[in-house]
Amino acid sequence: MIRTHRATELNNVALGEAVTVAGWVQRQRDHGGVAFFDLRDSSGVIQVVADPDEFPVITELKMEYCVRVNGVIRERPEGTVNADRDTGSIEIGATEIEILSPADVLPFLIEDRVDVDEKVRLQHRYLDLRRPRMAANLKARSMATSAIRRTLDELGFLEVETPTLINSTPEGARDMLVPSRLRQGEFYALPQSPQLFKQLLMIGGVERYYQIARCYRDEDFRSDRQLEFTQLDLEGSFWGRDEVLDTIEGVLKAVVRAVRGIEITEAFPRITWQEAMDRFGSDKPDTRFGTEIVDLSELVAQSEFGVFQKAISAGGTVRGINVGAQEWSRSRADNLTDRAKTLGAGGLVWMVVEPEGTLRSPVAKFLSEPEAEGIKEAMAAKPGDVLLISADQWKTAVTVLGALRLELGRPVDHEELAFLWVVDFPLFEEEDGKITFSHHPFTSPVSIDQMRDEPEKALSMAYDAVLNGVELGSGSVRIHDPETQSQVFDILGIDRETAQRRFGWFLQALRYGTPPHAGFAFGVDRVVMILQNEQSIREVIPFPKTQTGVDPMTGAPTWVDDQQLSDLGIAITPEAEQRREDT
RNA sequence: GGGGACGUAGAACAGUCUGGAGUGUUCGCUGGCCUGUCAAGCCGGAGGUCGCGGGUUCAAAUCCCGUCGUUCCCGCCA
Repeated sequence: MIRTHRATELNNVALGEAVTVAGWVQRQRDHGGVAFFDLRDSSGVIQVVADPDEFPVITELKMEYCVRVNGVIRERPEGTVNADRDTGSIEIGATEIEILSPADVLPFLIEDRVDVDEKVRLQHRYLDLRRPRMAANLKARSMATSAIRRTLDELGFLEVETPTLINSTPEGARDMLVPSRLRQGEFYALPQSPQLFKQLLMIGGVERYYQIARCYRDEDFRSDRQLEFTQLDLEGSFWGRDEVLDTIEGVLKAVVRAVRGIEITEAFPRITWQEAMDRFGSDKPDTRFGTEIVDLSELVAQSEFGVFQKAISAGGTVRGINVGAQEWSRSRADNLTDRAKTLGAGGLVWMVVEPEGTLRSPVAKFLSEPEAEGIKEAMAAKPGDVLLISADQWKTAVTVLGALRLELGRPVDHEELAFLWVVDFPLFEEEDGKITFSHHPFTSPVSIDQMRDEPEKALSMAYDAVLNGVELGSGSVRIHDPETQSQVFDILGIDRETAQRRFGWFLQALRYGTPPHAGFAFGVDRVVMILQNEQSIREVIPFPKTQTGVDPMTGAPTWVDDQQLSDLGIAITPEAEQRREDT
C-alpha cells in the first residue's frame, strides 16, 4: 500500500498515529533548523514538518515533486494554527520522505490565483488540471452526470448507446465527416445529436431512453461552443410536452443539488417565445434583471421624426429600453450605434434624461412635448437614465435592444440561478426568403391545419431550457405520423424524392405503429459551466480545443501519411498541399 | 467569411500613444543565511529572436504593411 490516508482524512486520525500520505509538493519552506512543505492530493493539503539535519531530502523537494511521507499526526504548536486550511490544526512530523517522482521546473504555478494564458494552460493541461479550480470543475461535472443517471435510473429510464458513425444529412449544422476505407469516397458523419436514433428507439419500444451523448458540430467556436460537446439526450414514448418538462426539470434540479448543494423548490417559469422576444429581445432571456423592452410605437406613431415614421409605415415598430444611469459620451453613443448596426439595425436613437427632466438627444427636437413625456413615462425614466430606442422591423428592433440590454445591464450576482422554459416556438422561420424549420423537421406542429394554411404563423411543440441567459438545450414533441412528416417536408420544399432518399429509412420506420413521443437534450458542459461560474465552456472540458480547432498539447489536427490518404481514396487539394509543405 | 482586442524573460505584467542602449516590477529558477512557516523572510545571481517577415528612419518593442497565434463578437450553430 502506497498510502494509508488522503490529506483531509487526517483530521479524523488520532494524534500520535503513524500515517503514510502521498501527493504533490505544493510549497516548500526551509527555515534552516526546521523545514515545512505542503503536500497536496486530490482531497486537499496537509503540512509536513521535518528537521533538515535529520531528513536532508526535505531541502531537495521542489514544487510538484510527487512524494510519499511516513510520519506521525500531531497538533500544531500554539499560535501556529492555520485557520484558512481544513487541516490547519494538525501536521505530519515526518519519519521518512521518499521522492516518488521529481518534476521539471513548471511552466506555471499550480495555484488558482495565478492567471496564465490559456494556450499555455492547454499545452500543459495535465498540470492545469492539478489546480483546485480545474479539479473542482472536473468533480462538478462528474457529480452532474451521476445525478443525471441517478435521477433517470430511478424513473425507469434505459441508458442506450447510439452509434457515432452515422450518415450525413446536409440540414442544420455542418457535419464532422469520417472517410470510409472499405467504401472509398464515401463518408460517415459524427452525430450532431442522436435525434433520429432515439426516435427509432421509441419505435423500438424502449419508451424511456436517455444517453449522455457526445455530439459534434463542425461550426465556428464561441466561448460556449466546441466541435464536440456532451448532451443529456432523452426521449419518452406516450409523452407530451409536460412529461418532458417535468422530467428535465427534475434532472436539472438534481444536478443543481449535486453541484451547488441547494434545493430549487419552485417550478421553472414558463414563457412563450413571443413574450420572451417582446420583453427581452431574446429567445434565451436572462431574467436575473429587468431592463425590459418597451413598445413605443403608438406613442410616436404621429412623430415628425422620419426614422420613426418610416419604420412604422413599413410595418415595423419602435421599441426602447431604459438602461439606467450610464457613463455617457459621444464616443460611447457611437460605439453602441456601431454595435447596433453590426446586429442588423439601421441605427440607434439615444436619449439622456437631464436633471430637470428634459430629454437630451439628437432627435429631441423632432419630439413633441406629449411624445417626450409619453416616452419618459412608458420607460419609467428618471433623471440620469439613458434610453435606447430602435425603430425597425419587429425582430430586428427587439433583437438589437435585447443584445444591448445584456451588454449594459448585466447583473453580477453569480449565485442566482434563473431557470426558464421558453415554449411555443414558431414552427418555421424565413431565411433569405426561404422557409426553414426553426427547431428541426421532426418537430410536431401545434396544429396541422395551421401549419398547412398559415405556415408563417404556425407554432411548434418545441421548447427550450434557459439558465441565466444561456440556452441549455431544447426539445420537442415529435411527429409520429408519417403523413404529417411528409407534409412538413413538403412545406420545407423538400420534394418527395429527396425526402425519400435522405430519410426514407426513417419515414418507413414511422409506418410501423410509432408511439407518440417527445424528448429533450441539454448541454452538460453548459450547465456545469454556469453552476461553476465559469465564463467559458473550455473550463469544464478536460481537454478542449482552441478557437481554430487545435489542441495545443497534441497538435491535433495533423497531416497524415500519403498511404493513409490513398487507403481512403482521398486526395488533398493543391492549396492544402502547399500548406502541408510549408509546415 | 467579417470586425475588435491581445502577443515583451519559464509565468503575469509595465514600457508602445509621443521612436533614442533590452529599461523595470511581481512570481518562478539559482547560490547563500535562517528553528514555526504556511503566497515564509533576508542577501546575492542567472535568465530576452520584444510572435514572425518586410518597410520607414541616423535610430524601431514603440510608426507602417503583411503574416502567424490566442481570444471576444457578427455571420454560422436544424
